[in-house]
Amino acid sequence: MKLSVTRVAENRQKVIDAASRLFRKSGFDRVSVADLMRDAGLTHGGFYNHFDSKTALEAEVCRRAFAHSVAGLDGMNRASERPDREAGLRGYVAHYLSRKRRDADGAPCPMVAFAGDVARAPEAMVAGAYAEGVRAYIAALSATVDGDDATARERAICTASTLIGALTLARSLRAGDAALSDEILEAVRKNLRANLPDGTSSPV
Amino acid sequence: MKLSVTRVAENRQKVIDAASRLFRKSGFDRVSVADLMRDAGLTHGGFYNHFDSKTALEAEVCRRAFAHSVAGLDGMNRASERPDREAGLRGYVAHYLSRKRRDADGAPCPMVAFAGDVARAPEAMVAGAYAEGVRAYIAALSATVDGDDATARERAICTASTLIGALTLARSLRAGDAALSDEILEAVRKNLRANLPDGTSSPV
DNA sequence: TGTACATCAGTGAACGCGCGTTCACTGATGTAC
DNA sequence: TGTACATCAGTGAACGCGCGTTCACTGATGTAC
Repeated sequence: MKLSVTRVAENRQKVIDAASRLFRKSGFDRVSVADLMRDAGLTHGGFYNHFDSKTALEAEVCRRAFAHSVAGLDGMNRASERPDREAGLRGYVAHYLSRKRRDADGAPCPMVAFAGDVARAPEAMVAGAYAEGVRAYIAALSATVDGDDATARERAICTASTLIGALTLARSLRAGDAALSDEILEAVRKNLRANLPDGTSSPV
Repeated sequence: MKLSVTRVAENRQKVIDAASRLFRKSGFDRVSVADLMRDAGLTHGGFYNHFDSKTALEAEVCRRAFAHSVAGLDGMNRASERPDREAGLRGYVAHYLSRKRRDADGAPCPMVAFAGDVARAPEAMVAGAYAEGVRAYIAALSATVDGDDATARERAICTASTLIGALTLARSLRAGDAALSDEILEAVRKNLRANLPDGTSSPV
């Protein structure tokens, strides 16, 4: 049965939403096309009316995930004004490493969610969409950091690495050692706060 | 045909070695029992003479991988003496984030290799072996860091997070943006070096 | 020391199952007249 | 405005394939005598 164009667009979006949720939670390989179509309220056969392949959807999910993260960073950056431009960054660190975020069903950060799959999978399409996303993310994070362009970018890269490593570790330890997982979140939050000019202790 | 006990032990080791290589490279799910038995020079049917299940081998590979990493850290720690105990740590950072290491076929660090799989898979056996390994790794890294126990442990956790995040990112970008991958490695190496007392610039 | 035999790791066919993808079919939609 | 018809997203059975695991069988080993 032919559907109206708005209905078709809605269904496509439902599939992408379901895939975003499931891929973040279980990775690309452990989610089948049938799983995600069922989650979207459809049957598996129709999948190929919307996407060329499962790989194409993986790339699309990557793009959307990074777009969402970058939009959040941009909004934060617009909200915080000089002279305390890094207030936004301090809030971001606390938010990024919150227990609530670690305990979310799927990894909330596209790099934490997909880095492992992307490093190992041979699909150029996904690797390309992912790399494009990381580039945009680092550019957006650099804009929240003080200093000349090169310094800000370097600091952004280091902060991102620390955040991603800490969340990756904390999530991987949820099942096996919850106390250590908490300890990692807290230690890194504390350390990053200490190394960020915090407004209250900055020279007047 | 029955085999001598030494031959059986050799074969078991061959299977574990093959699995270590292949799991690090492609993750647990993308390596089949038949793949790894072939790589070990055997046929797939014999697998269950050595292991209860594929999951049991995954846990065993985790244990071996962490044991190897921790042994390296311990050796380094024994080699470097006060008053420059952190010389070992500086070398470790340079080594951990070297291009050669990033370009190795499989992830050389068990946390970079397995964190994603462990976070998502439901197998308690693997999660347990992994958590045990991370505990030992952080304890060993803490021993290379100056300061009282609590401070050293906190710094070890932060350094580990940064290293793991940077290597994870760099490996995930190899295919999609090699220049950015290099940039991340260099920025984090530089930043970590600057934040580690480096012996030459320490107060006399 | 020599012989008969139970043991058990290795082999490869076979098991049921779930995967990504294809396909003939359906029927509401949107267009042509 | 009303009618006939081409379109095409959704359905669910079916495709070939690879997976983890099982199993009957083989035959060198190590033991009992």
